[in-house]
Amino acid sequence: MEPGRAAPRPERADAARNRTRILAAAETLFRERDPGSVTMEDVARAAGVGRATLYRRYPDVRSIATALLDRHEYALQDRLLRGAPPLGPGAPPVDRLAAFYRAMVDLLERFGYLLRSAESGSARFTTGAYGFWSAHVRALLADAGTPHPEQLVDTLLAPLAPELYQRQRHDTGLTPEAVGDGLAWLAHRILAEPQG
Amino acid sequence: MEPGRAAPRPERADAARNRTRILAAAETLFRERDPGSVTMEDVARAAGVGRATLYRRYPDVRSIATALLDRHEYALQDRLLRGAPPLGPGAPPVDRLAAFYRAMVDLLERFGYLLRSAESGSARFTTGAYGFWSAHVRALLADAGTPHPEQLVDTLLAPLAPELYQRQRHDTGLTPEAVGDGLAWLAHRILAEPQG
DNA sequence: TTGAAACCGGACACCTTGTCCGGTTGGGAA
DNA sequence: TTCCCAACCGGACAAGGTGTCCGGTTTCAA
Repeated sequence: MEPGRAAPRPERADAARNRTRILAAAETLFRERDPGSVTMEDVARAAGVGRATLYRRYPDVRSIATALLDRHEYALQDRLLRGAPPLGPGAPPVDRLAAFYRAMVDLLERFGYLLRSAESGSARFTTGAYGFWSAHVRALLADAGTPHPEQLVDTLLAPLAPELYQRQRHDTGLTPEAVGDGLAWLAHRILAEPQG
Repeated sequence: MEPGRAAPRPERADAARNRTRILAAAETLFRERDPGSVTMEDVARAAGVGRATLYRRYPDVRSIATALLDRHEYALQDRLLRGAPPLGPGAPPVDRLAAFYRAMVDLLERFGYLLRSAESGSARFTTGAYGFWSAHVRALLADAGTPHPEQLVDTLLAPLAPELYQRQRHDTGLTPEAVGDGLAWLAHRILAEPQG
């Protein structure tokens, strides 16, 4: 027994049922509408629960989208840490960076409607996921011997902003493959020998 | 005389006075507070005018910040078109891109509080200024013989997002010079020979 | 079966937005 | 200089979202 820490009581059945309802309703709303226009009241009404019930669990709309997004981001993080090369360890930094870019494009393509709600604007930097991506890219830069990695990390992650991807896909008319090709080309220009 | 087009009547004195008051009050508010938290009501109260008077001229807070920003952006655009190299025409694309990056960092440093209000999130892409910057970079890429310039334009402008610069300066702790150095290094890696 | 803790949701007060309308002011025409 | 209409001004209004409070209800373990 640990005296100082009480064992967390399992979630009550009604609470679990409401959590499921809320997440399912929110997922639908994010997918079918402009993610930025979804309000807490919308989610509560669609889920069939009161506003206070919603606020009990999630302080704002962003946190709901983050909850829906978490497992997808964790899956990619696991592949970066323990997966097969070139995404995982073992390949040259330049190839790992290109693979990372393509994997992020895939994430943006599949879950853009969640990312645009969870990580738009400055909020993007405050999520745990951003910290992971930046640590990963920083390690690749350092591994390749790039001077001043910390000057470049945020710059290299900037093109993965959800709003930007949305623009490239819809306004500029690029395909996911074209966006990935552009980023992979960038990775090669930056990390391929000779370094300067 | 042009029959079809009436001469625009000069602005009335009271309207001009209110316009000046509004812009001055808004400038102060943007500078001293979080630019994202400034509301139309705040500006109206600070300027000493009614809300409807404010809405008559500016449909939202963004447009006020844009009005305050315009002449600064025009000045830089003029230097890009007609100024001395390497910012203006005449220098190799790689040097022009590096100079453009440093000039934008200077703009972000001096008027970040306006840019964060006028061009945050997806709104950034809808301004006329973004169209100018992207046309400029696209021309530099094409001039340097880079393959598929349209795949790279938005990517290369992404690091100039106001939110990102704010993060680099305050969270990461970089100096304006360090940010500019990073971007200039990037420009050289991308446009310096040999192209691939 | 029972009781307390956890949960639920309607209601409330506050804030912001965007528009409407009657009163006021400015400046050219007579 | 006086007149008069157009342009301008700003208080008021309705709608909608946010975050919180509190009394009633449900769950689950003893």
